[in-house]
Amino acid sequence: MKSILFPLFEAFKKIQSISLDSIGELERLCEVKSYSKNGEIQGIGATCRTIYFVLSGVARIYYLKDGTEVTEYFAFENDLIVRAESLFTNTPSKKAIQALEDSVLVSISSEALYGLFEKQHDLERLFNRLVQNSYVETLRRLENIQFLTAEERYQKLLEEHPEIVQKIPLKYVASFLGITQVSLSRIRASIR
Amino acid sequence: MKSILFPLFEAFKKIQSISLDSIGELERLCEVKSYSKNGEIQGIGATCRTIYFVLSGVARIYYLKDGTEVTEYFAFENDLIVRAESLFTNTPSKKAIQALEDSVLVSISSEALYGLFEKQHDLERLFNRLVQNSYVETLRRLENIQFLTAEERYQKLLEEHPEIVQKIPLKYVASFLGITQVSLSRIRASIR
DNA sequence: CTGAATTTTTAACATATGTAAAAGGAATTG
DNA sequence: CAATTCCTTTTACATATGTTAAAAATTCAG
Repeated sequence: MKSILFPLFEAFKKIQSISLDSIGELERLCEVKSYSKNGEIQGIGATCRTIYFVLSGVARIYYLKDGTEVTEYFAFENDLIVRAESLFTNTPSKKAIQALEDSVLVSISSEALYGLFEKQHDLERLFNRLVQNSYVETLRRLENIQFLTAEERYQKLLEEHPEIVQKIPLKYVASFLGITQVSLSRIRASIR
Repeated sequence: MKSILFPLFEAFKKIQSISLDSIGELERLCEVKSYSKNGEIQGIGATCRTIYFVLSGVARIYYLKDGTEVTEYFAFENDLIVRAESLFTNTPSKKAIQALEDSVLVSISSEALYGLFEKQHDLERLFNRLVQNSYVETLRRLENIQFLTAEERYQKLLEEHPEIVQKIPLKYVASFLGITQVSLSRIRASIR
């Protein structure tokens, strides 16, 4: 296998060993698509039945709160991006997925993937490990937002995910941190 | 099967169908224990290798932030309670589990459970569904805390989980909402 | 390259929430 | 039942963050 998917599958193997057979089956479900900067990958309203991975570029999940966008998640290379609240509850999603740069993503139908799980147990394990990792990350975010000040959260983001602060417009970073753009700007000024 | 575990297993069946065989195997791993009010179920520092379910009573997960307790989660009857950040990363937990009333919990060794997964695929599915549900719940909590005011969060908690406000000391509810006790008290006064 | 659009910063003011201390209530224990 | 401890509310004040508007800086499109 020497496709554009190779680095992604290598990343998978670090999480869960997968048989060659499984990789072949999985590859057949992968659809690779390009999105241009600010392009919509999935819109608000549909029930999520697709799992994405970012091959290159950056994507985000966001939703509207009182007419203004709130960013919930940023995905970089090899990251899983999925609207879990919709996929796991089979209800329409209030969230959208958008490319923040020209990006290439691979999409996998969740139904087809679940079908594969019947025979390829290692893929089911892989998927569940990915979900567990996302869950742990969300728990960490909750902790931070629950009891750190805005400035502490920004400092922590700088340390742990400098790529977010560097590559992503600050207006998106602000809502990701749970604060306004103005407040983030103030914090950045006070640190300098 | 006519044990104290019956209602819990019935709740499981609503999430994922399980064979009689699997139920039997699972039952053999279950250890039922009673805890008295405010008793410690698991302390801070150890790596989590145990999964709990509340059979009766209430339990919480909390951690220390600058010497004061922050409550992260409340578990009621049939709820899963587990320190996921530790279980899924194999690192020592900074969190503790405590009974808030006289409670009965069942504990299952995660290693033993994972062992069962090799033969009882339905149990693995069940466990992963439970993790997915916890993940979705955590996402919801993150959304709330990210962009609702303290008062809105309290109102929402009243609507969605009135049992928390009714049964649990407000000092614990406050940190669960990401605010101080004083602030919660103020909000309650302003609503009356 | 230039003008327009977008993003970021700054300013001034409003408000929600934090902090500390004390008082009032409720629950627990001997 | 009394006494102690714990929990909740109240008060007064401090501060972080929100809001609105405008200015400055940056990016984008023709």
